[in-house]
Parts: sequence; C-alpha cells; structure tokens
Amino acid sequence: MTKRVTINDVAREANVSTMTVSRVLNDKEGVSSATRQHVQAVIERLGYRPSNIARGLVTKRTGTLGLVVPDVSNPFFSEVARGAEHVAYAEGYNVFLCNTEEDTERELAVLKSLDEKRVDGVVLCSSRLEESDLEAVVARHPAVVLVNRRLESGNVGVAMINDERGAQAATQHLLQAGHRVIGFSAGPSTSHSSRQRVKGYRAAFTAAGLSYDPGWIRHCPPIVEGGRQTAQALLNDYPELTALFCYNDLVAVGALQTCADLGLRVPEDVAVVGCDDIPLAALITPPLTTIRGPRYELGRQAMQLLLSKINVCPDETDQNPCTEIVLQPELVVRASAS
Amino acid sequence: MTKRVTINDVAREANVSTMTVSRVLNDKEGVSSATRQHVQAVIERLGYRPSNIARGLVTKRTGTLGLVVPDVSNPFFSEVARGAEHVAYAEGYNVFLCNTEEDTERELAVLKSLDEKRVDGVVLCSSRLEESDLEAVVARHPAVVLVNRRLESGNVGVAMINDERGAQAATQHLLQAGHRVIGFSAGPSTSHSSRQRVKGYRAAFTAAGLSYDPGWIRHCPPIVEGGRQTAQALLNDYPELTALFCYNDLVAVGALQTCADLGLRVPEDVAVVGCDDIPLAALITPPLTTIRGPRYELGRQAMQLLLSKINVCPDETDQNPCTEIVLQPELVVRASAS
DNA sequence: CTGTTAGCGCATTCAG
DNA sequence: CTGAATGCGCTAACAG
Repeated sequence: MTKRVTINDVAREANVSTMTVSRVLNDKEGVSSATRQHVQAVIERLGYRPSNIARGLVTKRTGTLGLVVPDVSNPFFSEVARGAEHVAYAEGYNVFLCNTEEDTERELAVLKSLDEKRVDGVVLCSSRLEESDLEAVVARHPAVVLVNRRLESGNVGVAMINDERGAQAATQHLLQAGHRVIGFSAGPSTSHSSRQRVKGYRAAFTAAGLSYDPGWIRHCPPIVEGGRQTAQALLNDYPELTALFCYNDLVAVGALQTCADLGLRVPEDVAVVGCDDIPLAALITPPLTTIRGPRYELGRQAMQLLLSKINVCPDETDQNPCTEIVLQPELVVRASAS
Repeated sequence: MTKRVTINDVAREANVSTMTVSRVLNDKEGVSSATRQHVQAVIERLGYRPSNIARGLVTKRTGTLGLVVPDVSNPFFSEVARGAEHVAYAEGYNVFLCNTEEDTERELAVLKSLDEKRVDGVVLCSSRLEESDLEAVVARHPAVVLVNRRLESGNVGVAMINDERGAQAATQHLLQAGHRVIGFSAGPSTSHSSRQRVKGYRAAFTAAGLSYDPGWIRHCPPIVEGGRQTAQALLNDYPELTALFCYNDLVAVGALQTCADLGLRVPEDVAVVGCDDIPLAALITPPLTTIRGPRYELGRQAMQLLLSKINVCPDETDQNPCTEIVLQPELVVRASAS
C-alpha cells in the first residue's frame, strides 16, 4: 500500500487543473475532446480511482444505502436483500447490510452507525422498534422505506406483503377443511407482521361466524426451535387441536418435527400451514402448505421506492406519488394441509 | 431534513474549540472532566452525530469493509455473511454486502466500487476471477481475505473449508458402499471449490485402486435446476450409474427431483450425496447425506483474520503469524446414501 | 488542559 | 473551454 494517487497527481501529470480532471471524471461538458482523451489516458496510466468519500464530503451524497434486516440467513430476508441489492447496484449504489439479530438495541445501534456513515437512505425491514424510536430514526435519515411495517407519521415509504390477507386465507383454508380448533404459533409478539397475521387469523374465524380461544395463539421465536416448542405446548394444552397455522415455514418445520416426535401424522392427525414458501417448503415431507409472498420482488420494490424518494426533483418533493406498496401473497396448497 | 449539526455548531454552543469537542468525541485525554461533561451535554442536546466520512477523509480509515459473495440467497453464503457481519459489528465496522450474481464482470465492478468507497478491507468469497485480475485487486486494497480460494502471490489472508478432503470422504463413502459408477455434478468449472472437489473425487478412486471415466464428471450451475439437468444427462448417458455426488445440496435436490421424475428410488436405485448441509438437507425426503462445512464459523474467522490484518502494528506487519485458515468438513450420513 | 493552524481529496463558484 | 480560490467536517501537529 503505497500512497494513493489523487486528483492532483492526475492534474499535474496531465498538465491541467484539477477542475478539468474533475470534469472528465463526472462527464461534464466544457472540456475539449482532445484534453478529455488525454486526461482519461493519464487516469488509466496512473490507475487513479476517485475517492467517493472526499466527493461525498462536498456533494453530501455518499452513494451508499443501508439495509437493515433481523437476520440475513433467514431465507425470507436473504431474498429481500438480494432484490434490494440488485436494484441498488444497477443504480450505482452500494448497500450496508446490517443484521439486528432480532435485538432492538442492536437495531438502534446500526441505525445510528448508518447515520454517522451518512447513508443516502435506509430500507428497514421488520423493525421491532417502538413507534417513538422509529419516528426519531425516520426524522434523522434523508430517506426511509419500511418493509413489513407501517408508520403513520413522517414521510416514510412503505413496502409490504399483505400479511393479514395471507393469514386469513390460510386460516380460511383450514376452516373450510373442517378444522375448528386451530393453533397459531404466531412468532415474536413485537413483530408487526405477527400482529397482522393474528388479525387475519381472527378475521377468518369471524367471517366464518365461528369463534376461537385466545389461548390457541402463542408467540414464539421465528425459528425451527421456536416452532417445535410452541407446537409441543399447544398440543399438550389443547389435545383436541387438529390444525396448526405457523408464523413462518421454519416454525412450521418445528411443528412438523414435534408431530413426528409425538407420533402424530400430518395432515391426517394434524394439518400444518406455514408462511413464506421458503425453498425447503416444497421439498420437505410432507410438502408444506404455505403462504407465498413475493420476497425478491418486495426487496426490489422497496429499494426502488427508496431511490425514487432520494432522487425526486426538489419541486416535487411533496408529491409522494406512491408512498405505499402492498404486494399480495397467495396460498400454496401442498400435502401438509390439503 | 434541515441542515446537519456539525462539530463547529457544538463547539460554538459549548464555548470551546472544535478540538476540544473532537477530543471528547474520541475519548482522548487532555480534557477536564468538567468541560467533557459540558460538551457531552451539548452534543446530546443538539443531537449531534459526527460524520464518519469527514473523519475518514483525514484519518484514512473509514470503518467500512466489503463482503463479496456470489449470491446472498444461497444459504452457504448467507451463513458466511452472518458470521462475518457479526464479527465486524462487534469491532465497530460496517460491511458492504455485494452480490456478484456469479458474474466476473460484476465482481470486478463491485471491487472497483469498494475501492472508490475506500473500504478498509475486503472479504472475497469464491472469487471467479482469473489469477492476474485477482492479484490486481489484492494489490489495490489495503487488506484482503479470500474465502474458498487460494492465491500464491500477494499478502492475502485465506480462509477455507477443505473441499478436497470433504469430496474425497463423500466419494470414499460411496465407494465403500460398493458403488463403482459414480457421477459427479461438479458445479461451475470456474469455481475453485469445484476444482478442489474434483480433486477429492479423483483421489478417492485412486486411493481405492479404482478408476473412473472422466465423462462421469459434468459441470453445472450451482442451483437446483443445474442439478436437475445434469443428473438427467448423466443418467441418460450412463444408465449403469448407481450413485451421484453433487457439488452442493441444491444441486443434490435437483438430482433427487430427476430421480423422482425417472421413477428411480433413492438410495435403492441411485445413491445421492450433496455438499454443504444447508438447512433443508436434513428435512427433505430422503434426508440428504452430505458434507458439512462450518459456514458461520468460516465467515467469522475470515472476518477476524481480515481485522487482524488491518490492525497490525506497522512494525510487525510482515510477520503474518497466521495467514491461512483451513476448516475441516465432516461427512453427515443420512438416508440418501447410507 | 485548551486553542490555532493546516490540510485530507474533491466539487462548486466564479473569473478568465 | 479552462483555472483559481474556497470550503465540505473533521483531526494531527503544534502552540500556548
């Protein structure tokens, strides 16, 4: 690592001013094609790379964005991340990937760090923050898009999958199959999508003119082990239970494991429905009936919305032509609940 | 977005010089605890957040790192990413996640972008770059750690899973079970780990005093569809084939699908072995015999190695106490090849 | 213990 | 078409 070549080195070597170099760097007019070519050649020869950080200091735009997710290794978020990163890259941005590991303190910390890094915007997935904290975060950042969470106040973009509708469809499917005692392993109580899914679960009962026992709903960590334990508890407390709706497919896999441990057949003894349609859902035994949300598309659109917020012309900054994107999920019927 | 609070605003408001503010910001000595507290209070009151980018311009350290992977949504890399991000966060760094989407041009492009962003170091996973390009990349960046790839020249850190050994163990397992015609869906020919696994595959035959037909080895995209098609071609060209070793578990899933389509039973008619032990491996039918590499640990150690390279004292910069980390994989025997 | 001077690498504004 | 001066927000190296 010898010292870096700067714009001054290029200017000196090319016998021009730094301004001329700057102009060719940014493809601005006002440079004869002769000098432009010459400067280009010198840039190549010296292997010069402009410093985005020096540039950012003056332009106030860093060309970097933040993407905050609870856990990248969760297939749901890794797909969202892939979609988001793809769009960002196409527009010349880089993105900081931040894992909160389901921890609100850590979420606050990464958001602070992103602020100090002066990112141009943030896509915040499944924020577990309280309303007031979230508002403060939104206020600090130049542009924010929330994924799978809504916020009344503030100029936020929102992109989400209609979780309520998905959960309702899943529950309705079970109800129509004749199930009346349906457990719900509902994921983290602090999660917005969990709350939405609970709503949908209830709505399905209401719409069918049936009632449910609130005890059938139980929160759990959104992972296999959480699903395993909750299913165990639920089946123990309610032996009459014939169906389980799960917060996500990982939780459903845990439920499947518990059923296997207990010698219960799926779907004959207990029907199981998951959420998300992650890759393994179709490949396990029995194949999982689940709710599929367009995850990659969600990431794509969230990022696109963020970029559109960043790049609005100042005079149309108040328009907010489309500030909320809602993607519809669909029920995928497989063997675990037919 | 009103104008940002700067260090000058804080200094003015607190009736001190910017240097004093800078000192309390960086916890440097030389400030009375009285003024320190006072300045702290003003910082809080104004909601001041130091600009990491202005700071980086003078200190030459941005506190950012790059993590380049072929595909985040591949469970292998999403686990590596999680491990790497965890360590980086713990040390106060942020990481740019970059997907190459298996494309070398794009890999070059993101590396260039990372350079312009002046990252302090890069973890580069499964680089598909030619040796000369890779050397150029390594030369430009202050610190580089390669994952699953080696490079003779240059001061690079290396962290890898011993793919050759893993592939040999898998092949040996099949050989010992009596298989003699073993297909190998070997993944991308440009991938280093593919080459290593081919080596291991061969080594197992050699060690057993047996021979193989080079036609049994066929490259393919490292995804389900690639595995599906390659298995089809292999089973078509070599009907006597009784076992399939696959580049990774996704490829193995594709192979499983092909077997099902063809009415072949696994493992009775065809034994299948995968690689990586991704979450679904244990959960599909039949459960996949596979090679497990410590993915999260790989990400962790790679990032740790990178940070140790970044933070060496200048006078011990040549020592390179531990520049290569090799993690051992293990054979996980399940039903698909027992 | 505290402040002053300088400059990191670049783009913006204004003159040539 | 080109260049000189200026400053972005911060810290390093000195002074006091």
